[in-house]
Amino acid sequence: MKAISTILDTAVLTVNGSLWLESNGKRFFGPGPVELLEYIELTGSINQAAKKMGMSYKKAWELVNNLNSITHRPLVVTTTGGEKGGGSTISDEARELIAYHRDLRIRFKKFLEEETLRARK
Amino acid sequence: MKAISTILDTAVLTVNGSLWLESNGKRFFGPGPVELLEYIELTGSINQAAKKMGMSYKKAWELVNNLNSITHRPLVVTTTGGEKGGGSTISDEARELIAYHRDLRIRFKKFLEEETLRARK
DNA sequence: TACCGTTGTATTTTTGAATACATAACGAAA
DNA sequence: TTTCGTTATGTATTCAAAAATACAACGGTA
Repeated sequence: MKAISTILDTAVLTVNGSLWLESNGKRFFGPGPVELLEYIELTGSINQAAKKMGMSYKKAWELVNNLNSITHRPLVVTTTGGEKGGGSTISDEARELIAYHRDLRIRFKKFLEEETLRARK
Repeated sequence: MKAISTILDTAVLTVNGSLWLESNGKRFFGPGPVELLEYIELTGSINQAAKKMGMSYKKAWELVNNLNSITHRPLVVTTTGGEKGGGSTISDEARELIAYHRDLRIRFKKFLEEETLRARK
């Protein structure tokens, strides 16, 4: 394979991409939701997690709701009212998904790095 | 790794993704442009290629212009006026990029299939 | 009962992107 | 010089996604 980088006007050529899980052909679990879950675990609140991500509460809530509607058991458990007004925690299944996604990302990163090398060679 | 598919409410779990080339961190060569180049080669015209793809001429032209602005030598060579009003052909470099992208897609497809198997296991 | 921060939901506003439309320029041929 | 289909470009319109705003409900605590 001839070097692709000779065709381009730059030395910085990169192969990049994105990855997600599909359930019945519908995208449902990419980098965004994962990060949101991690922040919910960290802060104990959808509201605060959304703020940390610079995302509106509405959008965060819709993400959570969508996730919960697809899995057998909820990934995010919410309580409303009470001492601190309520809050949210994530389930063991959510933690499994996060761990799986982290490993998946690592393998994907390796794939991309190999392809970038190949393209520059 | 525990089977992720046990968490979901469906038997059809798929790992999917998309891939592109970046030049100086800016995406510039994904599936869309490749298909457009192929149609331009086939029809000899940006206009007809756009029609085949159900894309407006304007958008197709902008894609072509963007591609040409990044590579050393044009990927698409256009002539205006003349007997048939003009037309476009693609360069050898474009053909190389198309071939490279085809092989890259094959390797990516294999990666996705392996990851899908792993997730379902 | 009044207060608090959060969840849950509806409505409106804004923004950006896609699309459609319109038109000039081109150059060979008749 | 008129005609032709294409390239090249600007502008207007439409549409959808995102963001902003507003507010009810909840349930502990003081």
